[in-house]
Amino acid sequence: MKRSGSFDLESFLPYRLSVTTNRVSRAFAAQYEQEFGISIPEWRVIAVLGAFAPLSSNEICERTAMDKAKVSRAVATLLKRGLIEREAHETDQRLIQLTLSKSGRKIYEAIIPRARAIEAEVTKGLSKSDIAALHRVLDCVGARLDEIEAD
Amino acid sequence: MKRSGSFDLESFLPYRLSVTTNRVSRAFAAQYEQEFGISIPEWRVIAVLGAFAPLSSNEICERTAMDKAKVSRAVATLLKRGLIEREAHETDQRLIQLTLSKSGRKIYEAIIPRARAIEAEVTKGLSKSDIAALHRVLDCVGARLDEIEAD
DNA sequence: CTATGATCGTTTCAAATGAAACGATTGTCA
DNA sequence: TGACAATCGTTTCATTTGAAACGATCATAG
Repeated sequence: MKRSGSFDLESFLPYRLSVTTNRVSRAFAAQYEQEFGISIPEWRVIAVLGAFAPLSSNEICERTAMDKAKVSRAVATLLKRGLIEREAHETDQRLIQLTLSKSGRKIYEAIIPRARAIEAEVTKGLSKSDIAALHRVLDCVGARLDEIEAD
Repeated sequence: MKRSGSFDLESFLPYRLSVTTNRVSRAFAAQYEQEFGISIPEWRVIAVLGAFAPLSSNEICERTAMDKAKVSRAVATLLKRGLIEREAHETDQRLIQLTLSKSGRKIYEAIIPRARAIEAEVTKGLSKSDIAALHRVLDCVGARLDEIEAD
């Protein structure tokens, strides 16, 4: 029995977003972990380094929207595995220039098609206009959140 | 400098989804925490109990898409705070019927308008058709995930 | 030059998380 | 009936998480 003004969590947008997104993330994490032995934070670092290296940890934070602790840990793991390389900044010793190593780039180039394939699989059956609408929604919601968070 | 076949994480759908959703969740969590002293898992339990009580823990798991450990902890906290009540099932002693207490319902009824307001704020500026498209996307992606997870 | 404050990245610490083990209850089948 | 499997909810354990403290480096102002 539903009461007056009742509230259906299952059609509540933030809830739906959260559930679906977490499922998507888990699907990706399973693939990355299984095929490459890499976590999502690590994969994100590789992804931005693959496209924009060299980057400092701070720049990776901005580009991946991860906090600096998470980035620091992912970077430490990737360094230990030899997938990325570090080099001190010439003039500012606080900064650390990070790049993909040879084996890191190999993984990067192997992962990209997999990532795109999973994305295609997950969005199979969606029209181009629906996907475009989704991007609009994300743009707009992101702008609202900028406002909300600025207080 | 982008390389050929380069990959832009920032326009990668699963990534965008994850970032935006986490921001939305944080915005909600801040409100719930600040105004009602309640976490997101706790709020979800209250939400489904407000609409569908009485429910067992297992039914709450299904309706909220949370694992049973998380539900168990949220239920324990809400019991301790007197916001929900438990009662043994008549014939199956393993099941526990959970309902909102009087004070729990009061919180439920106070939270609903707040939740709707935040949702409205976050989606402000979006057309009805964009929101409809978003729901379609979530439906479709959910169906794909059902397939993917079934293996 | 020195002092003060800002920035960068690491580490610490407590809380949250989920997989798995667990005890308790119920269902099934010989 | 009795043994065995299945289900429910709790608890344990190792891992992940993010906020805050921290040391190190740099910028700014006196």
